[in-house]
Amino acid sequence: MTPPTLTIGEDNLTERQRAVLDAALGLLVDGGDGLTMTGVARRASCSKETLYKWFGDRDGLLTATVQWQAAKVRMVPVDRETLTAKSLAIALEKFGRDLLSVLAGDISVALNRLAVSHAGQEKRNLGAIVLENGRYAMGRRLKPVLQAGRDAGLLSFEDCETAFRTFFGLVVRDVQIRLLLGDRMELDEQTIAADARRAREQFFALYGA
Amino acid sequence: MTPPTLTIGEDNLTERQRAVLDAALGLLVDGGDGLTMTGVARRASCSKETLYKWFGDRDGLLTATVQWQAAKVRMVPVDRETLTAKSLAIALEKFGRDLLSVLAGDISVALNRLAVSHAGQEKRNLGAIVLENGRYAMGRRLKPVLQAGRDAGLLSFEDCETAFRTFFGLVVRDVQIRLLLGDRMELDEQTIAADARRAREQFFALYGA
DNA sequence: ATCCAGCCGTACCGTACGGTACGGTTCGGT
DNA sequence: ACCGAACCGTACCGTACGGTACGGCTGGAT
Repeated sequence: MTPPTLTIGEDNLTERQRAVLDAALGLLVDGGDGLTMTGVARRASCSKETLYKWFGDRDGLLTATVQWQAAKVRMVPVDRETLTAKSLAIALEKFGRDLLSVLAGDISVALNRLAVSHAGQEKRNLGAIVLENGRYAMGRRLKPVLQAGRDAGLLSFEDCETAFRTFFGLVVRDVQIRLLLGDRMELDEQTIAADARRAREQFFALYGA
Repeated sequence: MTPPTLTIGEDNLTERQRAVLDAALGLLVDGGDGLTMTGVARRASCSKETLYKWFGDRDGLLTATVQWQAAKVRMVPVDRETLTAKSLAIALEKFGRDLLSVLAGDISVALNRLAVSHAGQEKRNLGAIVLENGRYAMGRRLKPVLQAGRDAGLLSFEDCETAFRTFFGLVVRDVQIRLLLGDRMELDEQTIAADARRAREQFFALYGA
């Protein structure tokens, strides 16, 4: 009877509900279509009535699914202890690798496709959620590192936001849009590591003090 | 009776057909939904039967619409005559401005959203078309300039593709994905010009000879 | 033992939309 | 003047899917 909770996290979800959301994620990954209420109910072996009771409507289910996935990929924050040129470089490069790995993953691609689709149809909440837990979460995670790097005299920039966006651009480049559009890119671990390394080198060339 | 032509361009389309495709584009821009066969027929004041006769099915109409828009935005190629450091910089900066302007436009956003949506559902042709006329067309357009810059001793890079992708990243950064996800960014001419200028400066810092 | 809440499975409804059929109209060719 | 092709408008059909209703099962509380 009660509408679904406003924010979905790891808590306020029962084990069964998480299983349902995982089913929705699975359904989403292999072919964005097929993600129907009936499909989710069948895949999760639950009834549609339960889905509506738990999540309100289809949008609620989708929202919960996105938030559930976001809750799962909480990245460990980069620690800014013992900051040297080398440790900063390592942190940046690892951040780049993590970012590319996540972005190139099936779930991220499928989720972003879903959110992009819905962003074009009034109900923009999915897009906002993905933005908040994707792009903006990345910024909040890396900016302290950049600040620390500047405080330690290792980096030089005026606007932290601009510096982050540049790093983002150097790392991601055309990868995400190409993947979203269905381009078959080979992005094995080797390539990702090389890309992150190049991005790190270029970023230091631009912002190194 | 005949299936729709394989490739749609400025020719092999009657004036009426272009008007119909423009109606579809307009419908697409203001709210991705509403782009139904009935909606297009109503907006274009034509019959659904005509739509099906001309374009085969809904996918054919969408494909034709995308190709029609692509045919309209043929960018003028950058001329590589009298290449100096200054003219190269101007060319790069103008390219960046054009790229950002197009990407931030309503039509581009709507079109990319449509293509991204369809890329997640087998029928990947729309994504491929947008990729071909978007990202890849940009590469084909800028690469000769980069090559000329290298030949003139103004730029230094090994892989032209990598250099282009870096420039792309420096220009676009997180703009496209944020727009696709519904982020309300203020991208006036001032901002675009500043972004292109910064990208050009950074690119020269990285690849200038 | 009884009861009740929660849930599964299935059937069902309404609507939206892709696709088809058809009558009526316009218009160029002969 | 006549004919046929192309096209408009509208009605229609089938299906897919969001959402609801309901009967039956299970498991824990009393």
